[in-house]
Amino acid sequence: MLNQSAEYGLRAAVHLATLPDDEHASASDISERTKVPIPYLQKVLRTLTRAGVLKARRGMGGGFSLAKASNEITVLEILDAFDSSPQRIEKCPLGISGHTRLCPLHSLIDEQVANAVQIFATTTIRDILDTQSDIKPLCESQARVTLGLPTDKQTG
Amino acid sequence: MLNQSAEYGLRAAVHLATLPDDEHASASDISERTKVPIPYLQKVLRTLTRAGVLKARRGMGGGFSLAKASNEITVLEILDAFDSSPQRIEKCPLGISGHTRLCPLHSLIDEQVANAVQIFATTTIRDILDTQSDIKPLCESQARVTLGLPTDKQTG
DNA sequence: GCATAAGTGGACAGTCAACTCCACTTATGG
DNA sequence: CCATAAGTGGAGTTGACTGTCCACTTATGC
Repeated sequence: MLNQSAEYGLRAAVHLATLPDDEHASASDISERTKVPIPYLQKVLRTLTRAGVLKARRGMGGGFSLAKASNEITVLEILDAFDSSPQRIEKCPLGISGHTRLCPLHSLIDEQVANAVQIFATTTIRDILDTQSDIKPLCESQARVTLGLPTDKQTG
Repeated sequence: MLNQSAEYGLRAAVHLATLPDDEHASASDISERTKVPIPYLQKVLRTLTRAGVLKARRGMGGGFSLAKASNEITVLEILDAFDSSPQRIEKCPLGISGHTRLCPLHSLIDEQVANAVQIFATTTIRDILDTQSDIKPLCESQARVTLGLPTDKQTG
C-alpha cells in the first residue's frame, strides 16, 4: 500500500503531534518512539522538512516539530512527500486511442485507489489522534514501561 | 496499488476470457493485444500457469487459455499470483507488546486495504467483461483497426 | 568564542522488482 | 522423423527503494 518511508514519516508526524505545541523532539527521541533506525529516520525527517510538513531547528535543544497545526496536515500530504500516495489511473495504461475513459478493468482498480486517496486526503494527523480507541497511536505513554521484552504481538 | 506483473496478468486473463472457450492464444498474440513486451509477458504467463489460472499447451498451435471458467477467476487470485494483493496489516508494525489490535494510525491504513481486498476478492474476470460500458476491456475488437497510430490518449 | 548538540547534504551499498535473453523441451504436421 | 511453432527454466541487467555513513553547518550555553 505505501512504502517504508511513508510509514516512518507518518509515525514521526503522529508522534510530534502528541507533543506540546512548541516543543521539539530530536531525531533520536523520535527514533526511540517510532522504532525507526536513526540514520534512515533522519533522511525521512529531512524529506518531511523540505515538504513543509515539519520545521527543523538546529543546534543544542533543537529538533523537529510540526510546521502547522495537526488538523491541517493530511495523511495524503505525508504520503505525497514520499511519492507514496496510491496512484490514480489517469489514462489507459495500454495507450490506445479512441477511448476517452477507462475500461472496466482499469475503472475497477482506479475506483479502489480513488477511495483510498479520498480518505487519506480528508484524514488529518489530528483525526488519527482523536480516534476513539483504547490503543493509542504508537502505543504512546505506556510504551516506555513495557519496552523491555519486544515481542512480535499485535499492537498498533 | 499493484505491480506491473499483476497489471499485465490481469490484461492477459481478461483477453483470454474474451476468446471462445477452448481456443488458445500464443504469447505473441496476447502480447499484441495487451501491449506487453513479449519476453516479460512470457514470464507473466508462466507465473499464471503455475498458479493454476491458465493452462498452457506446447507445440504448434499451442498457447494459453483460462484454466477455469472466467466467473471462477477472481481479480485477487491473479494479484496473489504476483504477490501483489494489497497487504493487510496483521500486527503492529512497531512490534510493541501489550496491545492486541491496531492503533488508529494503522487501522486507518488497514481499512483502506481491506476495502480493496474485499472488492478484488469478489470481482471475477467475467464481472469485468460484463460491466456495462461503451469502452470494452483492452479496447477489444475495434482495437486492431485503430492500431496504426498508437497515441497516448485516454482509453481503458 | 569554544565545546558540544543537532540538523543537512550527499555519497555509497544491498535488495528487489522490472525486464531481457537464450538454450532447452514439447508438440504438430508434412 | 525432421523442421518449425510454442512454452519452460533460469541467468543476467538495470534502476528504484531501503538503509547507512560521514563530513559539514548551525546554534546553544558556559
